[in-house]
Amino acid sequence: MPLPSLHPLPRSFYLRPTLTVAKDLLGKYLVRRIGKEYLVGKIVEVEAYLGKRDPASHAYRGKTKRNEVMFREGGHLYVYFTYGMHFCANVVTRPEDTGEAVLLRAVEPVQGIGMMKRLRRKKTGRNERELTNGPAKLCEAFSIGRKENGTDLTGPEIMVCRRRGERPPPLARSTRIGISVGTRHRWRYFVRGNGWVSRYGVLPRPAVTD
DNA sequence: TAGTTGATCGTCT
DNA sequence: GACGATCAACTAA
Repeated sequence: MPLPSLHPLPRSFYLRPTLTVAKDLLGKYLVRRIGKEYLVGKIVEVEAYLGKRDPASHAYRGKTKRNEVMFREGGHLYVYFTYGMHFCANVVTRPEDTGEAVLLRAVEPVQGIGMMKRLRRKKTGRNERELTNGPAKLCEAFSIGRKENGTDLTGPEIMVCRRRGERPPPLARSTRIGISVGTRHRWRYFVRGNGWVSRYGVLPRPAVTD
């Protein structure tokens, strides 16, 4: 393990209601093994996508070849390719055939920052906040792409871990980003005041309604 | 700092 | 054939 205090979350963590899993993912650690090295980032921003009842979800129109992983048992990684050049990573939730998931939107780098910078090449400039403060950025920094689609998050290649003895962080919520439907739901959660959140500084975007 | 735009291609209509 | 759960470079002020 990268840090002795980090322990992978059990399958049961992911099988719970999706909004509960989304909130509980904040403050947990995304851990990626690359050979003998580990990349670690604290999860600070997520969005929930609620399957067939959510028009913004890839699973809204049912299972396809693309979103097949979304319908697996909770605790798998759903990676999709978008805008012709970017990958985004989701944590699948609930039992098999539900089609719900949580998009990882931002992490705070904790370990392996040098490798993250190399993976992101020169695109971050001198601003370290650009390293992992967006869903496609963190995938690039953690070397997550097509091959990682369907990975089991209970380990050992890619895991979500808790840190023993750590308290949950203060949360905030807002509407989701980058969608054109389902915009009335505040299903984006982030760590209040954390500087690694992708947008709107430390403040929530003005929400319309629940 | 805010707003605009080009890049680039798999997926679904 | 249109369009994305995005990003980075650019412009204007």
